[in-house]
Amino acid sequence: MTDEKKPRRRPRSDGQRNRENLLNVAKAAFTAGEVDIPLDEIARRAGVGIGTLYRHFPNRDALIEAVYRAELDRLANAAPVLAAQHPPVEALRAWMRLFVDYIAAKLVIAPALNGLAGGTGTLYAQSGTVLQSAIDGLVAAAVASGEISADIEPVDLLRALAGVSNYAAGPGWETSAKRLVDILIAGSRVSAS
Amino acid sequence: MTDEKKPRRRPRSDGQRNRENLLNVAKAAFTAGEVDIPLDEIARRAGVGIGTLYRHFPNRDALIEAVYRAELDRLANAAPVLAAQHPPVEALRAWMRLFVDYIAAKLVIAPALNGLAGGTGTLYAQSGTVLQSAIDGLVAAAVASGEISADIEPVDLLRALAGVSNYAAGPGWETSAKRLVDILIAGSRVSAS
DNA sequence: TGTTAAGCGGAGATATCCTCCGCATATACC
DNA sequence: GGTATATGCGGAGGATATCTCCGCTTAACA
Repeated sequence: MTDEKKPRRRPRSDGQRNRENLLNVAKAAFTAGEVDIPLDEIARRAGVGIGTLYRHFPNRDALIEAVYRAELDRLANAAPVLAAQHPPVEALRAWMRLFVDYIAAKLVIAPALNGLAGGTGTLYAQSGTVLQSAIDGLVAAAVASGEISADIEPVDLLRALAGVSNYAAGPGWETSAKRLVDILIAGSRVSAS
Repeated sequence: MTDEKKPRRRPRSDGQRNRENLLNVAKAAFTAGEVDIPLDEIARRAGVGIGTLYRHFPNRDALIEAVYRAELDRLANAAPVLAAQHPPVEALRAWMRLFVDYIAAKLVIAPALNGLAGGTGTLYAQSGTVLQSAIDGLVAAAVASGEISADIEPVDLLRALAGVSNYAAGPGWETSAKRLVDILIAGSRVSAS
């Protein structure tokens, strides 16, 4: 149980390069809507063997999660920036709209998320932590400013938006998602008991 | 192109029985969380051959849709009843809560819905029609009574609720979904522009 | 430059979906 | 009842996908 960290050899350059390639190829495929592309195909496009893919990502879910983890981080990092630029409620609104944009651009790859039957919970629980703390901060600020009711569960707002993305195929989708943002914010205000 | 309906032989009793069995077994499995149970296994539990399963339901999606189509209808049928019993906005609220209850009891099998990678849109578009017209009616009444803003896309409310269910695993989930119902309704009121 | 651990890659074991088609039987008609 | 036949049954097996295993290669370190 000794938690010693061995002075391990630096990771091989080709290993890192292959990992990057795989992530890029996978992201391109998912973004293009090829959600259930075979893993062999991803490996082929990335110019590596299937074994390499599986060493880096033990299963499909792990790959998917890794693919958009980076995007999730970018999205989360936007929260403090917006908070500094806008008053609390508007920062929240802006960030929620950004969230919609990400989904619209498939940068958050909602369909891929959906594809994880059963595993969704686990995956989202891990990856979603960063998003959760991001919106927690925004909501907390808005509550502190007295504009938003205190008994809001911030994550629910995200979940609601993500839900709209799930069953969204039609062209006017993005508009209605943005409208939902306004509804959610209006419904969260203290005035609207 | 003659649209003649042939006087077909009455369907065989064993055929109908097998179909029922399959649906019951599948519903039980899905409700129990075995979302990606192999179809062979469903056939086995139902005491029929795999071929029989595939004749009744050409693919996995068809089975899933058939399984909870009945529940969807029940849920949709509750809308006019509630509308008769409550004032418009309260009827809407009550129905949305009922929707949450169905999801909570897995009667609407949200995870199974999610499991349909790519096909979600199509499936929901077909099965969801009944739900859509149900909530359309409720919202229309609430708009007519002047209590709810007219530029609400009713389906979005459903989508938002369904979204909460997607990433819902925790114990307190149902409570927060119900709270979201209130937020959505509050945000849809005309006063809260 | 030699040693060695880390990484590579693809054959193939396993699992799942779905098709096909000969056999069985419930229905309809006599 | 008895017979004809459409309808349904069922599982072997083809197609495809996931994931494992292990001998070979190569980058990192001295």
